[in-house]
Parts: sequence; C-alpha cells; structure tokens
Amino acid sequence: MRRGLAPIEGRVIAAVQQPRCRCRPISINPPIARLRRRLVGQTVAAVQRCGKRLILALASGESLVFEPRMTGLVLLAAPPDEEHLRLRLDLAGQPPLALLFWDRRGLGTVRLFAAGELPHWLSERLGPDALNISWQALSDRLGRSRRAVKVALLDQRALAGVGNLYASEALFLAGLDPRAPCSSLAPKHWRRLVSALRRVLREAIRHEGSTLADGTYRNALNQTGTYQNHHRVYNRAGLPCRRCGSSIERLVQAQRSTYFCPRCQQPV
DNA sequence: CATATGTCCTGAGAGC
DNA sequence: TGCTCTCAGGACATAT
Repeated sequence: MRRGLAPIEGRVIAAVQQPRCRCRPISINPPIARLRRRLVGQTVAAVQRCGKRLILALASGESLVFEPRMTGLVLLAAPPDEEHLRLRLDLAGQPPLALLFWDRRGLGTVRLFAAGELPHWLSERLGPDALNISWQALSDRLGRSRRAVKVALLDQRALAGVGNLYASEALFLAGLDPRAPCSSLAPKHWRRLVSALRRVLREAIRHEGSTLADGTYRNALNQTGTYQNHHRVYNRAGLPCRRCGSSIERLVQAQRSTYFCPRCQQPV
C-alpha cells in the first residue's frame, strides 16, 4: 500500500472531502472541518509505514495516519464502490491525483498529529517492526510470556506489523506449533521464527498482498494481490499440506482462526 | 503486572 | 425467494 502511494510525495493537498455515505461514519480526528483547515495547502513530504499504519508525513511536521484495519484501502484509483468511500484528498499537480480512503466495514480510522506528537503515540502502541526486529529482541520481548506463540505474534506492542493471516503462515515456515507457549521456545526457534516472518512478509509484499474471497484487500491501484495463491496454511483447512501432504487443520485462538499442519509444525 | 474477553462494523455465505 | 444466523479480525476498553 505504501509503495503504491509513492506518486503523491511532493504533492500539495488541494481539497479534503468526507463523502456522504449512508453507513456510519468512521473515526476521523480531528473532525472533517478542522482536518480540512489543517491539511489544505500542505505538502506531502513522504509516505511512510509503521507496522500496519500508513503515514503521510507533511512538510509542516504534522502526520496524517491511516489505520485501514481489515477492510480499509488507501487508493489512488477508483474504489470498489462509492458507498464506502470515507475520505478524499485531492492533490494539486499533473497528472490529477486523489488519495481515497475506502473502508467497507468502517473500523478503520484517520488521525492527524501535530508536529512531534506521532513518535510518542506510536511508541506507546507498537513494538519493533517485524521486518526489522532481531531474533534476540523478539525473544527478549516474548520469551517469558506464557501465551501461545501465535497469539503473542498478534500483539502489536511486542512486534508491529503481523496480522492473523501472516502469523499462521510464518509459524508454518518456522515449523512451530502455534499453540506452543512462548516460554517454551529456544533461541533456535526464535531465530527460525524471525527468519520466517521476514520471508513471509517479503513474499506477500512482492505478490501485492492477499486478496481473500471474502476479503477486500487491493493495492493502491485497486488491483488484487496474488499471495493468496501461495498460502501454505491460511484458509486451507482440510487441504493437503504443500510440504508433507497431511491435512491442514484449523483451530481458534483468542477468537481468531489459526491454520497449521499437524505434522510439519511439531510441539517444541 | 500479564493475560483474557467484549466491542465495534458490514457483507458474504450457510441453512432453512 | 428471503429470512436469520454466524463469521471474518484489528485495535482498544474493560475485566480477571
């Protein structure tokens, strides 16, 4: 998503609109009138990412943070429908560009931070990014937890950027049982896990993400991803493991689906 | 303090 | 066909 938004770097925000939609409005802070006053005329200095958040760093030092959550999209192209369009930033210059925040389910948020406020806000919520963290750091943060490793991977304060789908995929690649308590993992397991996380996230990014049957993920140009065709376990309950042929199993941990291969992912 | 649960939301799909 | 029910999961508030 971030990569697809690179074309807006250097652009000036010309207009800010909150399209009227029949559904309940999403959380926008500050409310639209004040947001518009603070954004119009500002230059987008850079498009950044922190964990699952997308950040427009403005030349003033302010930051506009998008949290797409499950169904939110940040687009430079026509959205899947007009009904769930939540915010529109028109950008001056050629070619004409508009950044759209579209969110079918409406759990996403948009928030503006004054200069200097964002680092503190993020540091309260996010651990190191999954693409940067060392295995030692991950082990230090989670190694004494009694939580199941799959559940712990979803804790953004411990490790930022891993959601339900990629947690299952990484644990498969690492050969770890998702139910294993973090405290049962040895250094070699943390090493394998961090390596697997990096591999899964890089692969997924290369394939433009996972567009599930009931999911809505699209890249910034509203194109579907293809990583769902490469999933090793997610959404594959009852199908044969691509590595050993065993039937992939589904279980529920912390109210979320976990998929795993009972043969390739042994208890530690 | 660490961990667990409830809540929000909409649309897809199942079952009848 | 149309209704009701369940489920999807990210972040955060509240409970244990």
